[in-house]
Amino acid sequence: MGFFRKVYRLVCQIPPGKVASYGDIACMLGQPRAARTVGWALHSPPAGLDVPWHRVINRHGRISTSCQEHGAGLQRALLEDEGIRFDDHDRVDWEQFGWAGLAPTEVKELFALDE
DNA sequence: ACAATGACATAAG
DNA sequence: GCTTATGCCATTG
Repeated sequence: MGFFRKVYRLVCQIPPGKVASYGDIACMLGQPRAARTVGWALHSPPAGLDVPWHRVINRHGRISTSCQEHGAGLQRALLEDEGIRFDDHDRVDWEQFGWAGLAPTEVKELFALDE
């Protein structure tokens, strides 16, 4: 379960008012192709952890959640509550709200003590 | 170890 | 721009 943990920890580093894509998260973890796994990790109930899963969206800047009942609308509401605005196409302005991510050194330090 | 799964990503129609 | 098909990868049964 190392990957999930990495995902959670990295997602927790996303500052309020910013959003990141599954692909970017996966890339920072060293698995550029593991975007699906990242999404799955967030969908998984991280009981006990306060993970801002709503700050993670797809590359198009849209809500990808298949299960809308779970929180497609909720996610949009949460993001708007953090100051993120959606355009007419329900898309997020990546240039403005996109999270630059952590520097490789930061990532290394972040997981240095972790297995 | 194999098959199935999933909140993605990209290419093609 | 939207829908469909294929690839990818870690986790789970």
